[in-house]
Amino acid sequence: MKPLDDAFFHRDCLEVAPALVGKLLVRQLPDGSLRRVRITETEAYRGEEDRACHASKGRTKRTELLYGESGIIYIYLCYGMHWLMNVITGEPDQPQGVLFRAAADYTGPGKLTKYLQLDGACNGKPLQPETGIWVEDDGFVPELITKPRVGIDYAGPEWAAKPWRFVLKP
DNA sequence: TTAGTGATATCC
DNA sequence: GATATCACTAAA
Repeated sequence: MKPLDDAFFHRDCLEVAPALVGKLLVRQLPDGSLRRVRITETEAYRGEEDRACHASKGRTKRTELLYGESGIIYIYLCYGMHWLMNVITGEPDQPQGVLFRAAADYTGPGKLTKYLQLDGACNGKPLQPETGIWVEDDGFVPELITKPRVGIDYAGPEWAAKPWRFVLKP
């Protein structure tokens, strides 16, 4: 089993997001122990035209990462207490990414990062073993269901309704 | 349903 | 420097 390489993430987020569901998210904790969880839910955020994407309001210091190379982790502190983990996908200069929304029993993006002990220290680093967090493919082929994205009503009904949330069928 | 929390962006 | 906003969770 090998970590996913950059080519995996160097695709459109609408391809990467469903492809990540069912994969194993692996985290090496500071004490050296490993945690493996199967990814059960992701969401795609695609481009400046997607008003739910952080980069939709233009390129800033914070969203700069979204315009960068694919395979880079973008971690964002939301509501002052929850870290949400994204990975950058697609071509440079095209802001898009995939949000890791849930894995196995750890439903909810905030709980997921808490369990994996992720925080801003990983922001801007590659999703690779050298960073202490990566994704493996064990050959499991999941059944997926798609749903509208969550918590982005502010983006307007036409964007909130997009079926860009990918969930592992139970 | 509501409170809590802090980084970011945007406005003085 | 000040405020408004937010891809959430837990407690009720």
